[in-house]
This record gives sequence, structure tokens and C-alpha cells, in this order.
Amino acid sequence: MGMKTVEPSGVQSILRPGGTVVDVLKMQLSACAKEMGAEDVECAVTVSDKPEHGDYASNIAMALARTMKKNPMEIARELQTILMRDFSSQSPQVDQTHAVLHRSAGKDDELPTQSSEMVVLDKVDVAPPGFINIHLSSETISTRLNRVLNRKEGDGKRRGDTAISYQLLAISFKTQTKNFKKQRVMIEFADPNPFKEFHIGHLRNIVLGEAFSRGLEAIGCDVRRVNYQGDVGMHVAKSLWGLRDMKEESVRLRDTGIDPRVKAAILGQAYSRGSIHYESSDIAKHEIIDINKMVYRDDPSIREEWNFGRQISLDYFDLVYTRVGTVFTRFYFESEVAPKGMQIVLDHIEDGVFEKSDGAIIYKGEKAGLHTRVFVSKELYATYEAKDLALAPLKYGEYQYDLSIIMTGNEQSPYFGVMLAALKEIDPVLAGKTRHIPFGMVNLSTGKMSSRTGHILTAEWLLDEAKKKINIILSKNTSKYTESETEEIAEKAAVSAVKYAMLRVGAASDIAFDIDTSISFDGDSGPYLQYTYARCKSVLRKVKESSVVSRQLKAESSELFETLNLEERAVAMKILQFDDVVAESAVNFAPNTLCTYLFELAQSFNTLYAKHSILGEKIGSDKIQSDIVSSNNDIQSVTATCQRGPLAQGVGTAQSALRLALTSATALVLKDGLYLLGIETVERM
RNA sequence: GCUCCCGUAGCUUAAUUGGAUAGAGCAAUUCCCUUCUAAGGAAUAGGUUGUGAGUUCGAUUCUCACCGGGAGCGCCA
Repeated sequence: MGMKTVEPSGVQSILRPGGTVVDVLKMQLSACAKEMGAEDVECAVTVSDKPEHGDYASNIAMALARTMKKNPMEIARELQTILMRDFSSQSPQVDQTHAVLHRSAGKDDELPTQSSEMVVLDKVDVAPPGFINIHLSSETISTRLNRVLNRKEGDGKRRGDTAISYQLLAISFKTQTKNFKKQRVMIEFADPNPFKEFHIGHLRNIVLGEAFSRGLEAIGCDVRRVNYQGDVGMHVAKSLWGLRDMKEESVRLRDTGIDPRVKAAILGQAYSRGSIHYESSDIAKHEIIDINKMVYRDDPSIREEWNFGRQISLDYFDLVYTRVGTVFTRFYFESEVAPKGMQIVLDHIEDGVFEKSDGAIIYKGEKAGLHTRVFVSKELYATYEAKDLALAPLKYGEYQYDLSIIMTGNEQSPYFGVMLAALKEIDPVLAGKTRHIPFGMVNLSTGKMSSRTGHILTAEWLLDEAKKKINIILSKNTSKYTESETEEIAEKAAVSAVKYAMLRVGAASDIAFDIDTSISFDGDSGPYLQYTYARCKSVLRKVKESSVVSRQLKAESSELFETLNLEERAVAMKILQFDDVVAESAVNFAPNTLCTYLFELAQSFNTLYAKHSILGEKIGSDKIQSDIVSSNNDIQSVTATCQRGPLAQGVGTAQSALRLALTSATALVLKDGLYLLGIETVERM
């Protein structure tokens, strides 16, 4: 039972024993390839882009063509034969192929044994120049759909069958995982600076950070969210100077009755004022520098002001955190790591990591192909870089992570390159576990944001603006909601619109932000997904009211799935893809993949909904006794309900059962998927 | 000046990590509510993927050059 390492190359490293459709298909393909005498190759199994190309497609034949020096079409045809022999529903050797699967996938005892239930194929096509197009059997669609329905709707966390974090992360970061335990990940994000505004750039950071965290949790990581805030430094000095200069407002700040938001705004103005004077007046500049020194040495004459201002910011930030639903387990502050950071730098001058230059202490990044940065200023302050050096061991001391992620704007990428190079010389182990993940900036269509000039949009402002727009839509809505319901819908839809707008594009790309066009409530948007969910739930509620007959959707009724129409099949196939998308999205730190998927699922469902009646024509008139599909969607109800009714009742009813199952599954997947994005659902809207 | 990132439809963007005829959503033009929620659905139009070469069965993706935009580059964070 010793520790085993993941092979860095070969099928072992690219197979993911998660039991998703793609995982299993890869295993099946590689089992067939092995039979042909092929070596392991890296190949892709992807969801087909169009119906003619089957449900899934693979390029394995083309990948093998190189090593085997054979025509890819020939290889594909051979694979086609073996696949159909071993994995079609007529295949007599089901047990044997199961054995093959387990051998190729799980030879390592330490791998969790997931249910790598065979994917039964209906048809395999070969298309030039060597694509293999796979059509799933109704049997597999049926069992897989049931597997989804068997889950409890709720949060995306408890998805045990994709608990494959160790291997996924190893692949993702191209490191060799030494053990297969649950991976512990510390993720630092948000990082607003006290004394400054919490602007929409921070909002994107926190929204992405939360989505990353939930994605990692979904694939089985233990995630700890932390926040690192710059409560010392020139920006603080500028703010404090500004406050001293703004007598009236400073007095107002002391008034306990004032809204925290107003207080925070005054602080922001103070910063802006300090910045402007810092540049325009030499006197002010020197005063600010003096303040900075006092803050750094925790001078009693400034301590109260500093504490007071800092607390205003922190209280205000808390408001934002709860509004967007992120809970941090630890707040780190620059003030707490600055002294240690300085010490670390001083301790590593003799061994040559750092050197003195022009009064300051620097790290020559050129030795690592980077650039030089100052770690301790000539005034003897720890700079940002020195503080980060101390932060790493502090974090590790409190939580022995396998991976430490730091999320910041991409403008800081060069900085982290140098900081991590220095850390590598001091503590190679910690440096190896640390990853900087940059995300794109939020640019205003009216120009770059700058808290220096006060040209910024705050997170709160944006959320409120979205909420106003929602309220206009709600007031036109004919449905009657209670006041508290209206409030809940407006708030959740507003947050969802903003979050989705920030998640639907790649995390690394900059966003061109324009309030009028960026936040939308229809089409590819958060509220559209919420609406679709609410629509599903509405249908399921109707079932409860009028009791409808359905039946067992398990194996014996997979015949239902043989006659799926285009719209039904589209929804079913989408649902089978969910687990693969969750894993992809998490491992690649790409919530936008999940966004796209959920949108497509919702689209498929809405098309089905518009074109076909889910409950059937005669709903209400049917008096057949049955169980009731409970509104919380639990499988007992759905399948139990589905089980009772006699199949002989007619096509309409059978189809209702099928469509209800699809509706149920859609709701479930939407709820879980939105949860992973950090978006809440509403039952009605 | 040096380094890095970006350039896809009028706008915002995607493309399963080199795959098949480059997908969507807004905006535009038409249709569809006496039927389960119209924040919905159906349809039309919109592209030489900045330009030019190269690598190969195959390029939006990799290489090089150029054009255009952004960021970073010693005492901010």
C-alpha cells in the first residue's frame, strides 16, 4: 500500500477514472487500441458538434497513425469493428470487457474505484480523415440519465463520482502528485485594499475566485478561501492625509448613524484627494511620506486614525462579501507580514539571494530570466514583494496545502514571476506549491478605472444598478408576488446577471465593460438560466397538483429512449455531459465553459418546452392513481412515480414520463451548475 | 527602448487545448401567447478569424515578420 506516482506520460496519466461518459469512452477506446497492438497515445474524446457526427467523436485513429505508421482510416475501421464487438448492446462479452476496463483504468489500488459503468454503443461510424463517431445506445442514455436523477438537488459539492482532484490537478499543473489523498487547496482572492473602494475589478476577482473554489470542491478538493489585504503602504498614507485634509467629512465619519457605504465613499474620496496632492504639492508629498513611516512603525500618534479608517473599509467589504455569498476563513493583512518579510530578505543577503543596491535591497531577476525588483526600500520598508515572501510560510503554517493559488489581475503577472523566483531560492517546496492565476482587467468603455482620479465604479453601485433594471421588468410582470418574494427575486436576479456577465467570458481575457450592454437579462445571461430553472419547477409543481402517471425509467424501460425525438434527445445528451463539463471547467479554471454548457442546456430545454407539451394534452383529466413528484425533485418520487403507471396507458403518458424526467434532470443540473458558478436560484420568477 | 498579452459578425464574445461546414447572445428584419411561466420559442441576415508567409492529412489555435491596441519594466500594491 505504498505511495504510488502517476506516470507522467501514457494513457495512465490522461485517463481520468471519474466514470463520466468521456472517461469511460477513453478507456474503451484505449482497450481496443491495445488489442490492435497500439501503444498508449494521447487522444481526445469530444462531444460531437452535429448529429451527423454522432454523440461523441474521437481522433484516436489519427493520433495512432503516426506511431503505427498506418492509414488512419484503416485504423479507424479496425477500431470500429472491435468497438462494436465489445461494447454494443449485442456484445456477448460484456463481463470480459468490464475486466478489460478495470485492468486498464484501475490497476493502481490507490485509485478510487469509481463506477466506470460501460458505455454501450449503438453505432460507430468512421469518417475521413479518420474520425470515429460514436452513437450511444438508448440503454446508456437511460441509465446515465437515471444516475443524474438519483442525486439530491442541492449544492454541487457532494458530487462524489468526480472526486478525482489529485489526478486532475496533477495533470493540470503538470506536476507529479505524490499521494492520492484529497487535495488541499488554499485560494487567495478578492484582495481589496482598505482605504480604497471595492470596485468592479475586485468584484470580478471575487466572483471568479468563488467559482474556482466551488469548481475545485466539486472535483473533490478541500478548499480554503482566504483574502489578503493591503492595510499599509502609500495608498493608506494618502488616504489618511486626505482625511486630515477633509475636516468636515472626517467629523461625519465619526457619526455612528451613517451608512457604512457612505463612510466608505468618503474614504475613497480621501484617497483620491491624497493622491492628487501627492503629485501636485511637495509639502503634501512629504507629509504623506511621513504618515507612511508612522503607519509602518505603528506609531501611537497615527494608530487610532489608522485603525478607525481600516475598520470602516473592512465593515464595508463585509457587506459586499455577504451580498455575493463568499465566506473567507482567514483575512491576512500586509501589516501582519511586513516585519517578517523584511527579516526574510535581510536573512538572505549573505547567501546571495538578495543584494544591496543604491540603498535598497533587490532581487536580480535577470538570473532567472526575469527583471530586477526592490524587496526592501531604501527607507527600510518591506515592499509588496517582501511581504509576499512572508505570507507564503504563514499560510502554510496554518493550512498544509498541496496547492496555493493566488488570484490577481494580469498586470501583476511579471511581479509574481519575480516574487516566486525569489521564493524558490528561499523555500523551493512552497514555491513549487504556489501558483499565480491572473485574470483579465475590467475596462470601462469610458476609459480605464482609476481610484486615484476617482474614476471608478464600485461593486455595490453596479449591483444596485442591475437591481433597478430588474425591478422595472418585474413591475411589468403580470404574475403577482409578495413583497418579500419580489425583493428576493430582484436581488438574486441582479447578482446573477452581474456574476454571469463576469463569468461567461474566459477568466484571462479583459472585459470591456459597459453598463448598458454588459448586464443583460435575456439571452445568454444569468437570469435566463434562473428563469429556465423556475420554469422547470413550475411544470413539476403542476404535476404535483394534477397527479400524472409515469413509470420506471430504469433499465427495463430504456425502450422509452429508443424513440426520442430531436428535442428530447438534445436535452438528454446535454445532461449526460454535465459531469465532464464540471471537471473540465474546474481543472482549467474556466467557469465560462460551465456557463456555455448551462446556457446550451437551457436552450435545449426551452426548445423542447416550446415545441412539445411536457405534461401531455390530457393532463388533469387522467385520474390514474400515482405517486406525486415532489417539488424537491428527489429521485424516490420521480422514479417511484414513473414506476407505478401501466405502460399500456398510451404514448402520451409514456412521453410525459420521459419528458418529466428530462425536466427534472434539467432543473437539477441547472441548480447544481448555477451553484458552482455561485449563483442562486429562485422557485418562481 | 526591452519583455509579455490581446486582435474573430455592427457590439460583447465562444470554439472541447491542432480537428470536420468558425458557434452563441445582444442589436436589425419577420413570425409564434384562449395550451405546462413570452425574462420564452422559430426564422432571416451578418465572417477572407488584423495582414502576409511558414510548419502538416488539417491552423482561430503552433513559428516568423509586419500593422493596430493594452500591460509591465528599482523604492506603489
